[in-house]
Amino acid sequence: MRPAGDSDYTAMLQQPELIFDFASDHFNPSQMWAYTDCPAVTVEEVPHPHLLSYRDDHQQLLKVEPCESGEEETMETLVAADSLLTMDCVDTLSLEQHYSQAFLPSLGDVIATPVAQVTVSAEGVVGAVDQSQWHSLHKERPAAQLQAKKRSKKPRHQRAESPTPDIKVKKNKYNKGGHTLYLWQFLMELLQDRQVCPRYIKWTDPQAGIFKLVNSKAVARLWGKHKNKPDMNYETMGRALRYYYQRGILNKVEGQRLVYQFTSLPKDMIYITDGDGVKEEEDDDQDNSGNEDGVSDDSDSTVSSDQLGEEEGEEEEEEEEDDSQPPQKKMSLVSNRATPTQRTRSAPRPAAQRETVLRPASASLIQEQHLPIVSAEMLRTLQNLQKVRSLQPAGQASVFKTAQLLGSLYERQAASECAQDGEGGAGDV
DNA sequence: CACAAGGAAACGC
DNA sequence: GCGTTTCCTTGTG
Repeated sequence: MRPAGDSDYTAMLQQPELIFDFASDHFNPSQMWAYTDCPAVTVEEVPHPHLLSYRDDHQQLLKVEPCESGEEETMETLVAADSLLTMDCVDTLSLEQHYSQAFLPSLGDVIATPVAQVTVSAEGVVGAVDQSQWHSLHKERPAAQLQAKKRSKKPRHQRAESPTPDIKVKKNKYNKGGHTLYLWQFLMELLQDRQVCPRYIKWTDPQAGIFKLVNSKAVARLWGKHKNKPDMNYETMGRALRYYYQRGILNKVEGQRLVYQFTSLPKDMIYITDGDGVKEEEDDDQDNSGNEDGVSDDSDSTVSSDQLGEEEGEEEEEEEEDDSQPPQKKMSLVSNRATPTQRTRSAPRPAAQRETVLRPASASLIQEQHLPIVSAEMLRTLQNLQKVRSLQPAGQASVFKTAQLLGSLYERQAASECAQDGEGGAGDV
């Protein structure tokens, strides 16, 4: 319950495993689900070294619990983080300032597991919910395989420095410690900000984590501002987004332009829907001299929606867009959260309300190649890897890669078994 | 033409 | 080394 100083918070961010807390009584095995028609495998993901999982005879996950000390510390941290996150944020800050804050931990050790649902109580901060609340649905190539494709170098010219010095990204106490907001975090922030959602980016299927870059150029420009890359465009940002496929952070929604899917979402995501009078905007291309979106550099000006959209063309075009996501379009909200369409940044919600909400994607929408199938066996392997990781804190990335590799191996095996006889049990890996 | 996938290399932290 | 950024090739609608 103590307030956290900068250093406290920075330290906390560097130790994502401290940022959340599992409460076993929130776990509901009946919510588990899996994505495959293949004999299946329901597995859980327990990527935390201080967690214990309980299974039944069929290896079904029954319960996840903290298994050792540190709970107190965790709670303290959570409270501190929560208050930090909710204290003064956005309403009084410019978008630019707001999006230069970094309050999400790295997704460094997302594990490529199939997705069973693990409901946890992560009394965390928006986004500070840990990796353990994320489930990647993608199927992917092992990193090694990707690496194997390297070609020979070709000479390249020196890149020019980016011009346009007039865009400033304000650093604040959250990122002066070197912690930066990743692109996927940035997008999540945008999706929770009524100034840009649904105007420039919007949910098309919040339950599945599917969103659309309604105005890809504007989103890219915002990202460029955040990163102080005035030359940022959708092409470049899109490349970064595509890297997320491999890492299991995003999927592409097939056949729909500018539509992506988060493989998982923090449970206390705030879903802004577009029933609130804010119109979404198609890409326009007015270049507003570096101050697009009305994002001002004034440190304490409030940016209104009007400002945001001024040069973006103010005509209504709500229905003209290819809204291929049908019925859910104006859906209110997914769960018992705060009022839809209203972002209440200044009012911290009780931590207890935060629950993991893992949404089975509408499988048909998602490119199959990103859907994982992993056995319980593999999960146990992953858990072992997690234990190793706990002994070897610097090994997160390698654990992730190993998990990816295992996932890929298993998938191939399962796929071939399914193809051969349709019977294929979850074989040993 | 915009979007998309992904290789390759550079860059900044 | 990671997470991009930049540039590029190729492909689609």
